[in-house]
Amino acid sequence: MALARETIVAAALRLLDEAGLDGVTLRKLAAELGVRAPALYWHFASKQELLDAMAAAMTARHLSRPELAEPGEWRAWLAGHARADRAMLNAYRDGARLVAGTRPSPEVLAAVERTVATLERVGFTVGDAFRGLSVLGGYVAGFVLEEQADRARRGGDEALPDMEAFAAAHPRVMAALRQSGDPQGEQAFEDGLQLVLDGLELRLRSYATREAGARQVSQAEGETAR
Amino acid sequence: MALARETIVAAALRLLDEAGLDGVTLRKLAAELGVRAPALYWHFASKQELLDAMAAAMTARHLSRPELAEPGEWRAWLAGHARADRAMLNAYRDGARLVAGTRPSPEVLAAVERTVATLERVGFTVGDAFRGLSVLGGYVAGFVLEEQADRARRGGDEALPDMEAFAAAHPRVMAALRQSGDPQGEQAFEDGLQLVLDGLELRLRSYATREAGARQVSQAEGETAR
DNA sequence: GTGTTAAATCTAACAGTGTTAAGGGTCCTC
DNA sequence: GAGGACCCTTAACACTGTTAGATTTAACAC
Repeated sequence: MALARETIVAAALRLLDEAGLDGVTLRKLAAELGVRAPALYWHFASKQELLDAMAAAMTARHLSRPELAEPGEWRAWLAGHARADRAMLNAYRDGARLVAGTRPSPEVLAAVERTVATLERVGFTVGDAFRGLSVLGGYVAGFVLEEQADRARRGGDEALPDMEAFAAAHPRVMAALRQSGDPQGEQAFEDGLQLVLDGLELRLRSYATREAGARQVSQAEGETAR
Repeated sequence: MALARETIVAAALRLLDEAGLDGVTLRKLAAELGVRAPALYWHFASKQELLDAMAAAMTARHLSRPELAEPGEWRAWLAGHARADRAMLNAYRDGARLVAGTRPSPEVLAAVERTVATLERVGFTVGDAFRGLSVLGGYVAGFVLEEQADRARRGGDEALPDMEAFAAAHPRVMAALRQSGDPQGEQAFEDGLQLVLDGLELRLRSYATREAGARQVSQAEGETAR
């Protein structure tokens, strides 16, 4: 019985969860499928193509998203998207690393298109909508990337730096950690998320007060970093 | 003449620029130093330790940052930091991927500590200062990561999807691209940067109007993603 | 049933990777 | 000169992704 592309991808995702991204090797995957490694090359031109397919399969399942009902609730709506994205990336071990390494699939692009259109309907500029989505996506990806890297480190034998000395040398960071808990926890994610949404909200509000060509609140001064 | 750690790191960074992160192999590096691969294991316990040292060397140089002179100019000051970070990550090919894979060095942590303290002096909460910095750092890292991945793809033989069909299927994304240009360009970076700063600014303003225990503007509704 | 053809997988191997083991030199110190 | 730290060597191990070429499996035509 010839094995199908999607059977391979499913097994690969199972293996990903067990062994991590570095543990996904063609030989192990082939063994799990009762086959030898080169057989996979009949179905995929390269390992990268397999990884792309895995990432596409991961994202595809989470792409059906609710429509925005009330325009006034765009914040909660976007926040829901962000949380769903985080959950999606966390659905598999090293999911963030996997997805980050591949370019967006057509389905993802279509989803972006729809979301941008919705945000425009709320009142955003195309530019702000797209940029906001990019920042939000980057935030979520970066957060989960760090989240999973940390998880991997804890799993390994890595010696964590002794807390005593750290607390003494970095009182302010320590205070921040006490305030919003585990830097990879729920609250930290939520705090950052709301921060980005705040940025978008300020944009939205500024449209009203800018009507007559006043300068955008966020216009840069044009100087470059030294 | 015995090989010094920093000589190795310098050569490794040179090699990184020439061959990319995947091209940094112990044998190639050793050859460039007129030595055999296992010799490197006398200086570094593992390749990961070498990579960490490379990342530390990259970041160390860019850590001397100007103090904030006028508290009112925190936006421009933070923006300067972000631009410097981007420049730093772009100083070497695959710089973002390299740095993203390592945990922050003590020097970086110290810099974070200082920056948080400065932002508190401006008026931010410890939590907001720290979270803002995290989001900003994540934004910059994510941006440059994408920037460099794109550069690598252009360098390769990757066939870019034909624009005609893309434009037809994604009119809103297309409009956004027309508005803020190359999604990996200067203006796109600046737009996202200002968006994050907007979020911080709204936080700062909200402190004043919140004095009597009013709910923070960005408090989440507590629902979780479905 | 047999012959033909395409699909799917095999074995064998290549060129490369990080890493370890065991052993030489080289230099300084006693 | 002997001992020992330092620095590097050769040889090899256990992997990796990937290719070439032979071989099996299944389907369909006659």
